[in-house]
Amino acid sequence: MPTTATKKLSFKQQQLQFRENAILDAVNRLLAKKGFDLMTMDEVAADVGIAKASLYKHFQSKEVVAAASMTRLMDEALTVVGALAPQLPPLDKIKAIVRWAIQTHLAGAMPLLPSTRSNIQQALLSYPPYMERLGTLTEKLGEWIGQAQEAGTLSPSLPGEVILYTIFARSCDPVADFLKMGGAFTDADIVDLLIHITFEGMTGRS
Amino acid sequence: MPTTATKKLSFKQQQLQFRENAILDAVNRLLAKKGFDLMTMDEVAADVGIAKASLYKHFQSKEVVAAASMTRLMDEALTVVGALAPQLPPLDKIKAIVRWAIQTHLAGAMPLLPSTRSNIQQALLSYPPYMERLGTLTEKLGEWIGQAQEAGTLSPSLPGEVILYTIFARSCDPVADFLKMGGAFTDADIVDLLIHITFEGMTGRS
DNA sequence: GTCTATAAACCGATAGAC
DNA sequence: GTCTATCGGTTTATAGAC
Repeated sequence: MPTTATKKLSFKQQQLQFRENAILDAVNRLLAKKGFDLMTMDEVAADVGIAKASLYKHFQSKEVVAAASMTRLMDEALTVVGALAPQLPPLDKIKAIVRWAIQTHLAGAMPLLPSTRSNIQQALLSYPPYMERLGTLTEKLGEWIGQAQEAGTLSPSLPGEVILYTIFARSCDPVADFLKMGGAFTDADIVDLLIHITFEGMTGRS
Repeated sequence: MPTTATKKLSFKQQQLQFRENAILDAVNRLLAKKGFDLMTMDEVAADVGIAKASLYKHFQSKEVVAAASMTRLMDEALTVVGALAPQLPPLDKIKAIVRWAIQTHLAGAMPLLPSTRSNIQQALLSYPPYMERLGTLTEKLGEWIGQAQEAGTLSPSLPGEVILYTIFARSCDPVADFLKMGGAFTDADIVDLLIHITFEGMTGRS
């Protein structure tokens, strides 16, 4: 019965995938809560409910498991990008992505992508799956930025890089954390406020 | 000769002050470069050129020496605030402070003040000298924000807290680091770009 | 693959001589 | 106050039994 054998193997692989997904869930949440340097593998193991040694059977190192978590997040971002209506104006596409990122951040599931001061950045550079997805996302965003600048909905006088970096940076803006800690606003309020500040600024021209 | 004795004591205290200032310089730079958690006391000692044990004769702990460094930075900020021409419009005063903060950041002397994910935040809360200066600065900024909103130069529809937090957050904006790493802009260019994005946003209305 | 137990390295803080 | 040397605790990663 090759069929049964194949099914059993497939089932085992499914279980493996499920377990690794649970690990990445924990890593993702801990990365968002404490950052890479303060996250310990003991915490991850305890959170998943397995022994630390078992963790290392699935992922080589702390760097690799963090990079894998970030890669999965990038895939989610690309899924959001792919789900956008093609006829939507480029500025609205960009706003939708930033909106998704801030919502993810507020939900406690956004690892600190742009942080020059973390040891994880170097590891990400040498993790091709992540870099590939980052490249795809950057390319797509750059395209929309150019289109929005041509249409005049984004300032043509601003260098594209500045806009691109700002989009990424707002995904981890500590302002969201401060406002959430204050407790005076709902998550939806905070998202709207940050979107407004990011694109319209703070001057009183509205 | 009480005068001579007093002078000698004063000289010794001056030397002490000088040494402690050198320590705070190193801490300040390392905090800006690596953040609190990645900074080690061995590095600080090596950077100052003294033994680690000597470091602990001047400051009780890693937390305290970091808090002292941040307090000194707050004093510098308050000096900048005090040096502003009183007749300057409130929005210009606010911009001047943000400008100073970004310049300090680019010079590698801005520790990561607003970071929910660092162990230093809790230590700062229980370090009265820092909290006092933070309160003074916050009060002054809040005053200017209210005035600017009344004058219509800052959007009256934005909650004051949002503007306040944004001002603090832009002092550590990773966008500045990214642009500096890119090498395509001078520090002065980066400051102007960030000031523009912070206050005018990215939409093409200028 | 999962576990317990442990190795190896690092870091904050201190002891004790000078 | 400054130094060398070291303690105590934590963390990453692995060994070896099952």
